[in-house]
Amino acid sequence: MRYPAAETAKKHERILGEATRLFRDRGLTSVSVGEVMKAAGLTHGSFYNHFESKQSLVDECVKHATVQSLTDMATGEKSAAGLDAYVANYLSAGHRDDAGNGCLMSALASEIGREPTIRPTMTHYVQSFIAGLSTHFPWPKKTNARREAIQMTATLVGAMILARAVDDPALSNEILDAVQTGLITK
Amino acid sequence: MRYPAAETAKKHERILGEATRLFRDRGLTSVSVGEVMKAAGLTHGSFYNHFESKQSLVDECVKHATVQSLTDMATGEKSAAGLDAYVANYLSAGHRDDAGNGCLMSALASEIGREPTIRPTMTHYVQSFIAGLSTHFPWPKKTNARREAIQMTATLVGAMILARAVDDPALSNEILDAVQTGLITK
DNA sequence: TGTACATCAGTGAACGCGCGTTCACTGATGTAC
DNA sequence: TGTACATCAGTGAACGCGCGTTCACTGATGTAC
Repeated sequence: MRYPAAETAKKHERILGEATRLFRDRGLTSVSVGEVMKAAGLTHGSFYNHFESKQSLVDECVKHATVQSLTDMATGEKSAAGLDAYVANYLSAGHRDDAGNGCLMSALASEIGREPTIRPTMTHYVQSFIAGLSTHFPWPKKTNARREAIQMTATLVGAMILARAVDDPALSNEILDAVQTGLITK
Repeated sequence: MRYPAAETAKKHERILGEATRLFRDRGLTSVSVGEVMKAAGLTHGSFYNHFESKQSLVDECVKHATVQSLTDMATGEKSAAGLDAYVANYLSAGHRDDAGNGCLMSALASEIGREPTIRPTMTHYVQSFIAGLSTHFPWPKKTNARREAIQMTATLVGAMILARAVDDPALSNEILDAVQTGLITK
């Protein structure tokens, strides 16, 4: 049956939100369309009333996460301390153990890199993240802010991926701590 | 029919080698057992004469790649220049464009982190890599070699994953260059 | 404002496909005597 | 050394399953008059 337009839009957002969370948490291939719809409180059949395909859903999720990531970054204080806080939060055990609500790059960059359709959107995500880091926070004048932002991005993403990949909690924490020590302003 | 034992062992190695290459290149889920066997010059049916399951094949691949990675590292010169060369090679366009023969962490860490069965073997890989880096190469005496090795590992892995994830060659090269600038000894 | 009808999101069965895995069969190899 | 037989890797058809996607149907919503 037909539903009020406002409710339909809400459901669309709910699907997008749940999908983004599930994909980041468990990966693109491990999460089925049916599972996403179930999480959004619907049955799988109506998925195609909202999205053209699973691929286009993933693409919209990346776009959704791009905005989310930038607004999240923008809430941080524009100071050296603000950058340190951002780094500490990124490298926290909380972020490691809650990939579903965390950074999309550390959760999905590998898998998305293999999907030609989504790489353009992913590229925009990475560009935005680097630009956000290098412009929102203060960097020592003599250094190249963009270059340092790129280095930091790579280190954050690599650390989180490795911390999640290993089974041993001690090693996982050691990775997070070691990298944080290297990244916070002395 | 039955085959000479030596040939069987050779085929086993061939399956393992092709599987490791294919998995690193295209990911665990995108590569089927049949494809691996075809690359090894066999049909899919005999796969189970060599391995218990696809999962156990993946596990053996990670073990195989661990040895490969350590011997590769060991061929490098035990000097600051040797470490720089190792880093430059890791962050090269060649490595980026040939994931099949490259580092397993940057290719599969995310996906393997979601497979509980393989995480222990992956943990051993990461431990070995960090230990290899911190013991094989010289680090400034006053610094903590292990901590620096961990930081470098995270940065290398993150940079390669991001360089592969983006579509734009200029950005991809910029990531590799920026990170290399930050990692080589001044 | 009331009525008749077109719209369209939701449902759940169904389809086609590729996957991991199993299985009956083959026939050269290795072994027991 | 020769012979008879058990072994076992390889083959390709087949199975079961879950997936992405399609489809006929439903019925309240929105719209045309």
